[in-house]
Amino acid sequence: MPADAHRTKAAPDAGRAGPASPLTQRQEARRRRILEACARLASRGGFDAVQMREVAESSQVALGTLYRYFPSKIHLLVATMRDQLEHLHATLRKKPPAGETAAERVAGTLMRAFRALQRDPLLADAMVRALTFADRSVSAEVEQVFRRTTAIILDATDLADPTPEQLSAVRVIGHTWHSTLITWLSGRASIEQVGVDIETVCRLIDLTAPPRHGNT
Amino acid sequence: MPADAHRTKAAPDAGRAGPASPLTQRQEARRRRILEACARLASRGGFDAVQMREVAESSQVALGTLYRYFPSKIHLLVATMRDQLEHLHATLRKKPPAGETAAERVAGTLMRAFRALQRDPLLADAMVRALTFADRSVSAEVEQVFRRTTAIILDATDLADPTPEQLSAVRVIGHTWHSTLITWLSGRASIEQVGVDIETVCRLIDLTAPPRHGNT
DNA sequence: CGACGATCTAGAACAAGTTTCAGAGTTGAT
DNA sequence: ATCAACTCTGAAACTTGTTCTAGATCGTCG
Repeated sequence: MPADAHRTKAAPDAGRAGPASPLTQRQEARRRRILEACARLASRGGFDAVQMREVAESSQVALGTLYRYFPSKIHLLVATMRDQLEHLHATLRKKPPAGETAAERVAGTLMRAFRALQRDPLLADAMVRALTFADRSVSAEVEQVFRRTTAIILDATDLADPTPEQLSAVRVIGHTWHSTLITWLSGRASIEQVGVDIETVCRLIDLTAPPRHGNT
Repeated sequence: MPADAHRTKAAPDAGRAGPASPLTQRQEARRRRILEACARLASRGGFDAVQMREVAESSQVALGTLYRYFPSKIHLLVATMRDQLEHLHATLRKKPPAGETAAERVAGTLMRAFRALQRDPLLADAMVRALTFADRSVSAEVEQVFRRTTAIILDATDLADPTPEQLSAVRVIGHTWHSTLITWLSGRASIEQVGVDIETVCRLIDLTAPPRHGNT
């Protein structure tokens, strides 16, 4: 066989918005069908119910094609999470949270997000499990999810130009959010406890950003 | 077949210290061999290298027996984590951290634990991935790991009688520790950033427990 | 010692994620 | 319209976690 016979072109998945590969309409449609099938299956049985053969059949795509778009089940679920988070972010933007302090606004936002996920616990479970199970080969995609989470929190703080300290606090809040979510999903904590912990961690943001008068 | 023909007796794994099943010496030895084999394999290739057939062979136990002791790979890795955490806790107890404030002591302890895990990143990766991937069927074992983590942090605070608020702060710190650990292990954050975030979250403990004079 | 029930072994079998491949279908450039 | 390159399909194969089975061993009680 010729040495460079199968120099693979950029995979269709490469960061959706990137200028990498334009993706024809049919490809875009396939991608969307796959993501929808994934979310649908996860909504029922959770992580285990997202079986690649099922996803392929359900989205009318061959198994090999599915793997071309998403190189693993984890990639697929993380991409689904990104997708859902984008919806969520858009929704949240429309009705920004009220609250005196940044802490209140952030806690309010996160609890709202939390309730949104509660409506579909199995889907949430599948996505979050995939997210934390992901290894280095998925870090680019995971990174995008975290960036989006951070953006949501940052939006809620309503801070124009966050300091490194504040960014650290935002990261910690994000960590806590994901962690409490997992804990709740595995039935090891009640919603009340999650609420308390979220409020606790959100105080951090006020620690470095006093309500509205002066700063360090 | 007789209705109660195979009423399984308590599995050998049931909470080690429990009075459930005494476990003969040979059984205790098997259990230990398995945990050691698991840690050894994880130390090399990480999560993927812990293959149940390999663990069985390496610990000179039949595959079926391995599954009798640990009903899944996840159970096995979580049990390994519990084991390692117990070692760590014992070590930490011997040299309690110095520091003016509780925050300093907790941050110091966690960073020490962090460095301990750094020495064996692949093992840490395998254990932590298993921990967060665990579903409800493992929650009892996962709970034990979290309790141990909480105990380590609580020890460092040196608080005699923590308030609910302080307990919440401790939980949040634990969440952050696990989360930053994962983030570091997947190469999405530097050690420096982890250090900063740990210090950030540890301030929470001082928020509810002022240095050493009076309280709310 | 001998019997009985539980445990352990060896190995086959099954399930789901992943890979591979030959051939059919699309696309884009000429 | 046609050719070459790329993509998609369908199906089989491979890997590794998990389950199952038949028989050997172990430990205890008589």
